[in-house]
Amino acid sequence: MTDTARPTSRDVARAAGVSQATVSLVLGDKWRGRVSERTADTVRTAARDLGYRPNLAARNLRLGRTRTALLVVPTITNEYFARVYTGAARVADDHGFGVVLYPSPEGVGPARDPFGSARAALDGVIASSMAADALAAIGDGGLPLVMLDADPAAPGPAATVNLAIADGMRQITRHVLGLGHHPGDIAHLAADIDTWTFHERAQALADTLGTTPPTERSPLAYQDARRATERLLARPGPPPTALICDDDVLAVGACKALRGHGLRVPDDVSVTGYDDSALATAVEPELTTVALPADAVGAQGMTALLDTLADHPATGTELPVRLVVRGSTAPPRHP
Amino acid sequence: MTDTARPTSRDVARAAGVSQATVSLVLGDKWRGRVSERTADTVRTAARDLGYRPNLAARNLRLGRTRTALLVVPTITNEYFARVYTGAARVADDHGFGVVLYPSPEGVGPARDPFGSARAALDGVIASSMAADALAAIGDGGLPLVMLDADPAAPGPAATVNLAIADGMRQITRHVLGLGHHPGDIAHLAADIDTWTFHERAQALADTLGTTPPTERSPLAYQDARRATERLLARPGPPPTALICDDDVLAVGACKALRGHGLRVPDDVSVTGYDDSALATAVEPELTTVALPADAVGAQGMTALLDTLADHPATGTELPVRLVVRGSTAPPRHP
DNA sequence: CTTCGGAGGTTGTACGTATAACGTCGTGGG
DNA sequence: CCCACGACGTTATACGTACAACCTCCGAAG
Repeated sequence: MTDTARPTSRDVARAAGVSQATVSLVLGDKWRGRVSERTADTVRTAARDLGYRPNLAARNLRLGRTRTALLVVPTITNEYFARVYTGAARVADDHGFGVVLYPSPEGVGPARDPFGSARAALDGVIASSMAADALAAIGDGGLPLVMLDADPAAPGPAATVNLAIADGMRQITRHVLGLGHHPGDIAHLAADIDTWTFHERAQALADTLGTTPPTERSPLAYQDARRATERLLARPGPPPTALICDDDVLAVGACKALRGHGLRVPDDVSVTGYDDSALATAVEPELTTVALPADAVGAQGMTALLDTLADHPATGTELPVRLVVRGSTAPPRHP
Repeated sequence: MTDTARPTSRDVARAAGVSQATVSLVLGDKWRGRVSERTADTVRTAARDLGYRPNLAARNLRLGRTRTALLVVPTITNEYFARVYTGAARVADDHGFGVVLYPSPEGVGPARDPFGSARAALDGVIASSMAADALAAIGDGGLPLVMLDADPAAPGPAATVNLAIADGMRQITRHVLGLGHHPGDIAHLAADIDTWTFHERAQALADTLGTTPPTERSPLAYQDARRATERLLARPGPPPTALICDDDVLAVGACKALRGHGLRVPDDVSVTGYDDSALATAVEPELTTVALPADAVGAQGMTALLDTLADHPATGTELPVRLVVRGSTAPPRHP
């Protein structure tokens, strides 16, 4: 079980009857023309027999880099960030890098220092959806940094990868308008998260409508979204004919509330989501929403980090989003 | 930006006019009675001014442990595993540990060596839902190991944390029978994943019913589940009055297929899921399902690993699951 | 006046690895 | 016959840290 100790390269050397340096050369694939084929083979079998694994800590110390990046996300229990991770990990793996995940405990704005808490030694950091000032409070640790979905209004020295969030909101709003809904009959179910990406949504919506719609705010959970929708319906005057939501989760909660009031989706009220998460196609009717290329965000972020590490100047990128029309939107009944 | 180099503890020592050892003592909180309050303060401000951060690689090498655990999961784009991670990370954090995630690329059964690919230096490994032989193929790297949801039939030396999967299936089956459904009218929509946990489900279902139900297999995706359900409905004879599914995703797909055939849930057909994922409460009607304490699995796994590292003998644990009755099940129409 | 002890440090070393710099053969050309 | 040179390795060292062991005062006890 718990063997006395893990074998080191020196143990392998002893077993193979060579010096530690030779072991390092052979196992590091740098032995061509410096070690005979026969000796190399002896070393390799000795290593295998002993079950040798290089000590990563020692290697990292010697090399001065770890081929490891830290990905800071608000939470991993969320499809979007899970997919960002997947994209980043894929690119990293192709370049012999690893990705360590650090979900900042308090959602946006970390309670403690990820650079220390993620115990792994790091080469660079990718921070997703973090307020720039929160990151500043942490201190950058002197590490190369890439920011994902960062507030462009508070620019730092870091390379950035952003989504065309506002454009997505414009697309979906124009879609609803194109169906014949009147700007005055459209309401907004907003996330009550105080992040620029949600401010952008509201801004783009108002701009495209030409007016500021009736708005309720809700945390990202069904029950909350339900209550918020009910508050919206309790307002005086006729109910809206279309409800634009900041997130798929909100849209799902809204649909439940609407049905509870005898309103059918999309016959009486059209509903839209945002994110195109797995939920969007699970519910009935399936949600009209905006698809975000989450893994592309992660992949692009990792690429930018690798470029930075290779001393290529990494620049800012904006990735497009895509409107996905499904069954939750339809023309209004009385045009 | 990219400063010439990160400051080391020796740089701090120079700046504070003390030796490197003193810096290490002060910053390591081991200076009581060995360094004067005044000197300690000098060191701390010097460290802060220089923006000193200890080199984790060096520290890990020196200490011979990294306070880092590896969590191997089939995929992170899955609520269950994300929650396992969350639970493990919470416990780890309480003990000054970090958790590195390694999604084995090919789902179950890794294409390559996680011990190498996860670049971080490790103290131990927690492997979730991995076939024992797959892990054996990897080699255990001599690291302490805890297995989550591992096949109990192929026991290894590792500590285990398991869910009472079979019991959950028995509970949900008894619930359906209790509603008045006849054993002959119950069908099974199974996951076509060849893992013991799904074998257990089938076994427990058959045992509780007293007969082997009509079964279709499907990958864990809506569309596939739809098609599988249609195959089930296409069979000769009357349709089942209840459909027991191996997973919430399958249940959601099944509901869609049933509605497509003009069958109402739960009026015509009762449907059950498994996992109690976010989906379960998103769809209409909400799913009767089995709730799995995913974060408890992760937390217990990490606890077991910490115990193992502390040389306490870690043993096997089984965590209970809980039936959650919601709207997708009802008595049959013609009892 | 010695001696002892504790406060307040310092010196030295090891962790395991990668690699630069340095041997040591045998062989073939001059 | 000697020397240079390639083939094959080895020796030595540094990475940055933590801590054991050691040193040096200075005041008080004997």
